[in-house]
Amino acid sequence: MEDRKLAVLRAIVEDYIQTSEPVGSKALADRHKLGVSSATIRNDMALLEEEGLISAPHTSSGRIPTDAGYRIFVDKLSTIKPLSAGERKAIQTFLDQAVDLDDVMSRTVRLLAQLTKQVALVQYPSLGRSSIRHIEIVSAGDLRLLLIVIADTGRIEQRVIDSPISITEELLVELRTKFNVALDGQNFKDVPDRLANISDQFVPAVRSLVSTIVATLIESVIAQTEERVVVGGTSNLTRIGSDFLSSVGPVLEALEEHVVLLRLLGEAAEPDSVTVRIGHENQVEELHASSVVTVGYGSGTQSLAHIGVLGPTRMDYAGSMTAVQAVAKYVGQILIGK
Amino acid sequence: MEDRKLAVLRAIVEDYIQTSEPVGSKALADRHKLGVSSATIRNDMALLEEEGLISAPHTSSGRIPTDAGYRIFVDKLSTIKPLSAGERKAIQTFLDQAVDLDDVMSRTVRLLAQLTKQVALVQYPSLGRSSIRHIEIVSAGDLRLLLIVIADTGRIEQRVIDSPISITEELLVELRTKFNVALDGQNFKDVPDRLANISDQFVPAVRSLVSTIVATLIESVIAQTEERVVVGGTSNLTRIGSDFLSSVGPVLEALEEHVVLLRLLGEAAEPDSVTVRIGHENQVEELHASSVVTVGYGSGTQSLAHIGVLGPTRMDYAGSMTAVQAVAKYVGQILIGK
DNA sequence: ACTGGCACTCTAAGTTTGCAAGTGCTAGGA
DNA sequence: TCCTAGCACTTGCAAACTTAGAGTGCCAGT
Repeated sequence: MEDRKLAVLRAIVEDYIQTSEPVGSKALADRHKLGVSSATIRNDMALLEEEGLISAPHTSSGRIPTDAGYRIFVDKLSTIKPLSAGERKAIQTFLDQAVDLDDVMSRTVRLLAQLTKQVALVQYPSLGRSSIRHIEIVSAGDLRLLLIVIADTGRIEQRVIDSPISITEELLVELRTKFNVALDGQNFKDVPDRLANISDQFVPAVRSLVSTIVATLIESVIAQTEERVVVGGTSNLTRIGSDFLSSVGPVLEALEEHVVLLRLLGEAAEPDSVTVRIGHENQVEELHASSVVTVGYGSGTQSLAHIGVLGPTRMDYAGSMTAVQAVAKYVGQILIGK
Repeated sequence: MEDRKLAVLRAIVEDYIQTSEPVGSKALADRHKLGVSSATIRNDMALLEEEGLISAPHTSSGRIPTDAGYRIFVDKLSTIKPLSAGERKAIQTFLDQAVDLDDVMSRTVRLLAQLTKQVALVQYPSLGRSSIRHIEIVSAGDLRLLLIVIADTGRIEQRVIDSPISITEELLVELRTKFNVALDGQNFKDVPDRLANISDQFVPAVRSLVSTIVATLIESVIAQTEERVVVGGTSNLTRIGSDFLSSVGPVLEALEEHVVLLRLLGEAAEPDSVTVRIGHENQVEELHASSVVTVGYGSGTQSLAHIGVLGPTRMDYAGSMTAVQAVAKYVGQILIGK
């Protein structure tokens, strides 16, 4: 009995996802082999409604799942269908063609959007969890230099620094050498420690410049706010039933706010553990009718950053979850190689 | 008489832009001081319709401008209203806060979108028209290295290169030195010439590696296809009258195709000359109901790349043109500084 | 515990009708 | 010759009304 109730819920969710129209008892009895008549289903539906798992838009039309209903569906009822070997292969070859980090990110976002028919979100590898491959300091005029930090993920940050003193070629070489000795291979987290006493290695005349560089470096590391996120597949927002179409404006607005994007992606946990946030579970007002599926990517236990997809609460959770997870896995692998 | 006809056209366009509803003869007589009665205006409108500058959606409702009508309006009738000193100041201070090229581009696109209430398009400075500030070659494992090219605009390209031979620290230094001697300060266009004989400077054992690097460099330069474009303000597409809202899907799709974006931006001429493409003048099928305003940015006579806005044919052309031009000017100035 | 049947309730989709906006045309005036 | 005023006509849009169908809840029967 309890089992059948859940079977009814699953049937409702599946049908609603497919048709995006409220589903009634009779349609259920016809399309699914539940072995009972529509009247019985009606009783079960009444119970499900009491429990707050489904609701009726109007007194007399079919039922649609509530956020809580989707939650049960995702947690207990959705069956994960693994990708076919062909699909895996296709993902891999597409991502392998990327020539640099920007390309990996842009390919990933296109891939995810295409696989899930949803809006795709891809975050650049977080600096805080990477290590430094190399630091380069280049002249950009007499009193100006360019500081370039290359992370092991291939991510590059650059900053222009105005120097209080004139910069000679010898000074540049000295700066490069000493900063690289101090930082090459170091984890970003450890940068402040490593730089604590670097000033002492320089003659007093250049120390103000050195401390400017140190300050800029540390700010760049700390400035997690600057995490970059790429969004793609927004046109998928319009392919959906008209109810969601009316709210496409606010959603687009939300997607243009970095802060919102980061909050959406930010809470995900370690790799392999997919997070699903459904409707009102999203803190963001404008996304109360949307669901977000996210997962971390990266090597081993620690995730470098997160990727995910966003769509209407009525979305193909199983498909999205597997797609997101599979793509995350390959992105992680590729970034280690770069 | 001819003058009055154009005045009527201008009035129609202005009213339609404001209200986004077909405008009738009586409304025109009321809201504009044309000095004649609605009957006279009706006659003029009939003539304008014969010339194909306006058309009536239904037998009996006001007229709307055709693409040709907008064209006349833009070419002959729109008066350019310069930005206020305050606005100019605001643009400048906002862009001045940018810390690096990515930041400049993202700020520019947000700024344009906000100023024009339209979709903003911003192209990264073209490599083909920049020069090389510095080249960096970093080890990324025993048989792999990272090639980093820094342009004078602050744009950075990176490529991973698999080396046929093991890489020593001495070899790295030699590569760095010789490539920088050959290329520093050179225009990207001249790169192939400069590298033609560089192989001769190395001992035969490393020449295959050198030629790989050369090939990668040249491909990156030639690969104009890789021009990057940033899009923003897409939520503005939905704020517009419902007729345009129905076509927001195809427009979003078009905006996700790099090729389309580049074609939209690509044809613009030198800085200071704003290009307007109206409705069907856009080659792209999906954008036949949209107009694009573009302009080049950069120093002096040669433009580095283009920026622009995209909106419905019924858009504020004068405002968009001035905004685009002003922003382009400041972006050009800033990039020279970086 | 399930099913068939029935009365009831809504919404969505047509259909009708009235209205207002706008046009074209014609006759009269400057 | 050019403009204006007035009028008849067209037509889409919106509100009011109607109807059909889908779905529910409940009750009696198996």
